[in-house]
Amino acid sequence: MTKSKSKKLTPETDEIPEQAIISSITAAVSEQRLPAGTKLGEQMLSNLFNCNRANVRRALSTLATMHVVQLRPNKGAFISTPSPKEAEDVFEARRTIERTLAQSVIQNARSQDIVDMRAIIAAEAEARTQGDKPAELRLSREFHMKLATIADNQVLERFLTELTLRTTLIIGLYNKLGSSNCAEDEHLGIVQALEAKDEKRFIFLIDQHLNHLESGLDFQRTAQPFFTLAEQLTITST
Amino acid sequence: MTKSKSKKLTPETDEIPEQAIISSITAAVSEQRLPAGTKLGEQMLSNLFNCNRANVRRALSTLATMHVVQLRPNKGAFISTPSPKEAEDVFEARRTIERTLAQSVIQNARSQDIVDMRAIIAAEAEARTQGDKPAELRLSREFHMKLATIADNQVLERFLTELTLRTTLIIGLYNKLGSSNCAEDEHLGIVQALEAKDEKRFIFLIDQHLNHLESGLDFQRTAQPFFTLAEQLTITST
DNA sequence: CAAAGAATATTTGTTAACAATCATTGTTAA
DNA sequence: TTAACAATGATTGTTAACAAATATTCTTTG
Repeated sequence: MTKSKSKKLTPETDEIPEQAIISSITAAVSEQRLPAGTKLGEQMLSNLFNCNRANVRRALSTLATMHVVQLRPNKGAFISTPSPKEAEDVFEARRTIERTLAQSVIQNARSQDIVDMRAIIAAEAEARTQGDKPAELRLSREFHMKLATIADNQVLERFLTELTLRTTLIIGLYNKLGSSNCAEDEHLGIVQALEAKDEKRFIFLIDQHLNHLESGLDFQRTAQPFFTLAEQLTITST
Repeated sequence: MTKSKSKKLTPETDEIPEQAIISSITAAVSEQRLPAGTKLGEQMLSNLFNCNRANVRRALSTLATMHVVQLRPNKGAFISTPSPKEAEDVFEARRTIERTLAQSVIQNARSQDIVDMRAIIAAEAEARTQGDKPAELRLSREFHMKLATIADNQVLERFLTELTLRTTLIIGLYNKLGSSNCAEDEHLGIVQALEAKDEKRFIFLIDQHLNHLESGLDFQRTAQPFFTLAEQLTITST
């Protein structure tokens, strides 16, 4: 109920169409409504956001440089399907960046920030009990992005924005069944360490949290590289 | 003489125009031929690379998401002019990323890599004695990018690509006169620590090197935020 | 009936023309 | 002479039409 922003895939009013497209797609990815590999047709998007194809193209280009979508020549734009190696690189980068963010957070965090973080954790718990997986994913990402906000480093914040989105795609592709359940407790412990100003423990728990996320992956399941929306509907068996 | 790639601002043959534009601009920025604030007109670029404006637009959009150029509505594209706060964030991000790269480099580096790094340092020294500032800047950046190559993390490599470019812009804006001279010796020491597999010293020297770079800045010189080429020639005094 | 190939339809990529905004120049008036 | 205002020129932003490539459907043939 604390949400004031409306997360919608099809907004009726268009502000700046390019940013609206980017926001909608990233929001959808962060909630796993758009799984890896789904095609993003230009006409479909320009209809959805009632704008011309040029804007759609620019938005997709921007998302491509963020490695959230992949552009294949003469084929179109697809939500990225990270490889195991990419997943490894993403997690290493996250550990690096969030460790450094943590150091700034210990210094900068105000009491209001801790209140905010607890609110996110509470919302996470609520979403979990209600079985609202999309909200759970979105809030988990919000928790980590909150660290970047507190740390007040715009560069690292932007990097983490990209990395958390790619992490959501990775989890969608490779996560073993039922291994994301430990997240909430870990977030709680992290905030407690922050509140106690226990820097060592704070950093350690964040690191451990990311390691748990990564160890919950199973790359044996050969992630189907690409599948069109049409293929999803037509193909019945392999 | 070991260079096989041709660095040119005006290529006579166009492969994929978009990538050619990006490469040329980034190369020019890395050599400080394009200072912060210079306008990048669309028509001028489409003439230079004899392609249509759509390609130019995409290239500029990509460079904008890298924060190497800044897009101002109805005004056009300009080489970014990083603020002091941005400079601070960039250096913190660099320290974070290069420290992590260093750990991988210690593990991965082959003897050929060390040969390559020494070659870069030698070329740096050569450029220095010849007073070739652009080459010196480019090679210094190459040295750091080589770390990312050895570390073999594509994500961090891409981040560092952006950060080193922005660093060059920052130095061009805020560097005190004659304070980049210590770079060569420091690069040499870094390689020596790597060769000795002295991880602690290796990381320490990289950190120190970045700190030296940052401490060579002077933000008092209120970097003129934007200046058109026309303004440079007409305005004589403040 | 299955598979290969041709025809059609859809989608991406490119180009050019038009509209809107901004910068510059020239003019007028105080 | 200077400042405000109007007119011109140039640049960015948008739109639509066309070309090229790909996906789909239909037909033909073994």
